[in-house]
Amino acid sequence: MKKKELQGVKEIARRANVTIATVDRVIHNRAGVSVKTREKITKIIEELNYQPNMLARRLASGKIIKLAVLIPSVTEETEFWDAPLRGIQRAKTEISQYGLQVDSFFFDLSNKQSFIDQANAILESAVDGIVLAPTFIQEARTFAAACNTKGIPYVFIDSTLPDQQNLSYIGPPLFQSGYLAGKLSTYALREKSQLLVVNIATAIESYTYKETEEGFRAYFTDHLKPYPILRVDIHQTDEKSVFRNLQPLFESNPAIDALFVTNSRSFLVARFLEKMNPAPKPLLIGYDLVKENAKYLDNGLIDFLICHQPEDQGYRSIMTLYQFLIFSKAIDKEQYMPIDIVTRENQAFYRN
Amino acid sequence: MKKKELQGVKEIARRANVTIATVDRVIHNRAGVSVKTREKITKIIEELNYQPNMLARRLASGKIIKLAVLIPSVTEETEFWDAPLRGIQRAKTEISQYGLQVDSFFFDLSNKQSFIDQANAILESAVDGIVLAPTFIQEARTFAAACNTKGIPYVFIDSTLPDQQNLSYIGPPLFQSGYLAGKLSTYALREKSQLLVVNIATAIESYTYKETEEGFRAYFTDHLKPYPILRVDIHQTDEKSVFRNLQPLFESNPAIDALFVTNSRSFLVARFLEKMNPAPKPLLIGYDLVKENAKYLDNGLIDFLICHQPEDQGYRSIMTLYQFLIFSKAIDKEQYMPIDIVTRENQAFYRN
DNA sequence: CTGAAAGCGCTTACAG
DNA sequence: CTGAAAGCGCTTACAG
Repeated sequence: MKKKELQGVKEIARRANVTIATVDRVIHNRAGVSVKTREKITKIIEELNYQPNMLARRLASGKIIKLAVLIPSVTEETEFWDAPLRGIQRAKTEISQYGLQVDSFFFDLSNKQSFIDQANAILESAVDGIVLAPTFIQEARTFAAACNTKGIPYVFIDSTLPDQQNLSYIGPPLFQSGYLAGKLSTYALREKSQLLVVNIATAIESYTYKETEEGFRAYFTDHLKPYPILRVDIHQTDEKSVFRNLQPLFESNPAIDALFVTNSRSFLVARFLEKMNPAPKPLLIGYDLVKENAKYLDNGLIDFLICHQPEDQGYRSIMTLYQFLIFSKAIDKEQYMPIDIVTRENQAFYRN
Repeated sequence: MKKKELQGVKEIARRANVTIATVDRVIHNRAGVSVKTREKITKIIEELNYQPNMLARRLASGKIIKLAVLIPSVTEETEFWDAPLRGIQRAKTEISQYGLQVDSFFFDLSNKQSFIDQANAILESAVDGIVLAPTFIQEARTFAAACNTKGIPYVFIDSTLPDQQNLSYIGPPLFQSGYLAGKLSTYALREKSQLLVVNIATAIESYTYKETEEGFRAYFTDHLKPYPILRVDIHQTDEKSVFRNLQPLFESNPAIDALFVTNSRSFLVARFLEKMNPAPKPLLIGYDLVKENAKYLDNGLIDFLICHQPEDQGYRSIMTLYQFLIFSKAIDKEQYMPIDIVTRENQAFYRN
């Protein structure tokens, strides 16, 4: 005699004396429902505190969400990007069956035009969301503006730009990771020590390097340690250029006891140290557990690598867009990664 | 004319010339399928690299998986366990709509009987899987044996026991984290330094402490650094006992330049150092970013905390059982957490 | 403006 | 040992 209570839309439909099709129209705010019916159904939905079953929803709707990823291509020298790509791949595998499609576009870190071209390709392909490494400031701004116009949400990965309408930034807290590097370098300092900050990149003007170096310097300011901090900007990323720039520095500054390389190219500096005769042995801090860095961590030339779980950055970028697009979830505009310290002793267990 | 390819079980059924019911039987290894049919279907499943649609699966099956968690209760003094519990909670929220139920049972770390009682309560409640902190060796063994008999899978969290049939161990690589502590402590060492290992626990005989300390000592052996390493075992976890044990040690050994506390109770040691007059300032390394430790990290009395993402340990424990029970996934018997180094400078970004 | 029906990819009785 | 059918909670044409 007891009527078993129906679930979800069916129960709503029963109470409202309509069919589930009408209920569905109300739930999705679709046109074609009389005001009266709409009100009645809305009320019931509230009464029941109805929560849609997302499983059923995804299953029934054939809709596919298309995401695009625009990041640097992986080369031996920019191996870093292999990790985010793996994370993106993992996210893709996990949720592709829930109606997600991810297309990856790659640009050449030493070629702005390649960024522009790929960005345009994405804009033409009608996507629902974008993961973007905004390496080239102006070009990324232009691209972001285009996305704003089209109403396409985008998240920044690994580095960010100020004053943008990005849905989120997923990457390191730059200033603080530089700050930590400052602290770590103090373990090598003596009375008369000098420090050296090394920037190696074709796009050193990037906001990233400035922030990082400022953090590094702030540590010494905050702690009233007025060691001289030298700086060298190397605009070519080949071994020769690095050697050519570092050699004179080391010759005229024998008291450099700690080196901070502001990106993953610390292995280039390690190679330089290795070849010097006599080999100096300053404390060397770099970024990212790429293969070449791991090698020098192992043989002791690199002391610390600061890492930001790059695989997880990729994974989270995709997941963030997915949560936003499918579940309309509220998203934190800043999703800072932890600042991990990787040494020879713990690197085997690091989740890169 | 082109036949649209069917999805999933339907496509398999079509190719095998059977109905989806039979396909379902094979997928779930249910009895009542001829060897021939089973083989044919299995082959097709492999060919198609079939991945079941979990959405559909969960939607169609009303089944609920019941998991039980048996971990220490959270007190000010065992605050560590708050983090795994949060992770468990997060996993629960994420997948409860996919048919998961998690019940938590807590025991008192200073009361073996409470462990036994809760363990029995779990055994009586008919669960499908168990997350277990095997703090009390003998009692945990007995419980594990009972689970083996009943065929209930269980995973160890945070610490482990040798030679058990646990589905997995999710926790730190103890030896290596001690080893890293050895390395870190060298930053404070001078010519005549002494080191001190401090164990504070009611159950010091635990395998955990031995492993950790061995790792610590191994670092010095491996690197031919024959510093004297003192050791103190404090069997009471109250402040007074800690003070009473440490005081004479520091009075007779003024050259203790580095201290290694083998669990989360490093804040007790920091409190001791704080109150000494004159206050010594050795390098202090402990475990876990619990509130009291964070406080001493901040004011500089603790230098390094080694952490193992306790929140994630909880999350993974649940997810591991879920993957195993729902997807029949193969599970790694060892799931080592990374060995994280937390300092004052990076703690704000640590995912505890 | 509203409804009847098919279907998403599975699972679950039940029938034979 | 195998199949036919109903149903999980939704969405999507299509009909009226």
